[in-house]
Amino acid sequence: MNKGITREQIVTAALELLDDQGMDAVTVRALASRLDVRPSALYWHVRNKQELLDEMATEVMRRVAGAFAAVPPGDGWRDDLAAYTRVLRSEYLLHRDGARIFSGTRITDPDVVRMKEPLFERWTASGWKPADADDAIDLVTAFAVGFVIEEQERRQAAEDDPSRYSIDRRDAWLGEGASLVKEAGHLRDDGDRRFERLLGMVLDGIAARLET
Amino acid sequence: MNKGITREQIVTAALELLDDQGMDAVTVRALASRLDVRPSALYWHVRNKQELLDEMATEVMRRVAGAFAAVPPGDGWRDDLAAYTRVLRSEYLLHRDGARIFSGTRITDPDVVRMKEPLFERWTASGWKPADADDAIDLVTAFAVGFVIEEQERRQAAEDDPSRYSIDRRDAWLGEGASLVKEAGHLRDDGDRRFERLLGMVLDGIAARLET
DNA sequence: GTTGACACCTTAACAGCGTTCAGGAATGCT
DNA sequence: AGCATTCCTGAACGCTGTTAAGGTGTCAAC
Repeated sequence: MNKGITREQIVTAALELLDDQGMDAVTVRALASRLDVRPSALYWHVRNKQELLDEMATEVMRRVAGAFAAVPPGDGWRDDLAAYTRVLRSEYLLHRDGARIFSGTRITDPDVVRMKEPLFERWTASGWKPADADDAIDLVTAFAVGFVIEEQERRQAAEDDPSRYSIDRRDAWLGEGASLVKEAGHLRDDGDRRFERLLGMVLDGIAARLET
Repeated sequence: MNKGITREQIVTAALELLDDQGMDAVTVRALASRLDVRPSALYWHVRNKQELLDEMATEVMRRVAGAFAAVPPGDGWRDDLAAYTRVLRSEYLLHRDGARIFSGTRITDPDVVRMKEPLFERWTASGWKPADADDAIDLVTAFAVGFVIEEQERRQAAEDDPSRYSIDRRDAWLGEGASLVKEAGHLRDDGDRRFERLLGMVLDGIAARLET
């Protein structure tokens, strides 16, 4: 007697649809069809599509909170903050254009915001000021968002037009003269390594600021 | 005899429309109406709407390149990189949801990519490896994008629902217990100061990595 | 056991969207 | 004068989010 559709089912189906076919495919009609229901039925559970999108973003952030909570406490603030940033990135990477779609604070669930509390706790326990903790979390969040946006955009472009992202085509497209930019392009490496390297720099910067 | 509409006029009008009324208002019909032309006329100049959006992004990045080129060389790499990041942020801030819309690499003009050449030049002139220069630019770009996305989202939310972003309402919404998160929220300061502070940390991190 | 309330869904329609296509009007070339 | 090219119009297509009115089933009260 599985009668009726729930709000959670809608959100879950919407996320699946996003992963399968991209953001443009997340339409009210396609969603209704996937749930074996007529489009207008969804409007009983959700005020409008924007509310659905907000709910999707909240769900993703809920998963971030869950995944982070499952990470065992590391050896000092640096480990914990790095773990948080990695969790954020990987959860964004799970969904197409995840960073662009789900970044920003359209959270509809207080619990999700409160997930930051343990981070703050470990932090101030180390004797740091709340303002510094806030800065640090904000900084790594901004970094993760910006990094993954670029990362996913690049991946998407490579899928759409593989030739465009070959080194030779890129060089030809750039034309004469930008030798240093070209060289840098040739050096571009794997996303994971690059992420870890830049994350290391960010954490160094935080450490430097907090030691003064 | 100003006969006919140009591609540039379309892009400019589209950016104006975006600033005036937001992204949802940038429709082919509204754009045509603003240019005193029937909708289908635009399709002679532009393949489709996505191409128009790409062109808009390219134009914004062109302005970033122009603004940065106008900045006099600073006292060392740190000044230059800071200037670049500031220019990026302020150009994003000029347009509604600018960071979310225009971030990523959908650039259609090689000149825009080549604008990074001067940055690379000053850099390697300081004796640094191209890979490090690339990392540094990538890092501050990611930071700027992530920071401004959050910044604009917050601003937008405050406009849509001013009460939501009052401290008291936020505390009530959060409920019991998240005392540290609340405290951090109370400390949240002006966007400019915050940006400069976090940017300082990022640059510190880059410096630390490059000195080893 | 009928009545009424409520939760949940359907059917049907609306305006607005991006896009296409056949054709008309002006312009410049030979 | 005739032809080709450039730029735009008019009308239509299928799709989108959204709403209004009405149906069906379930459960509680009398």
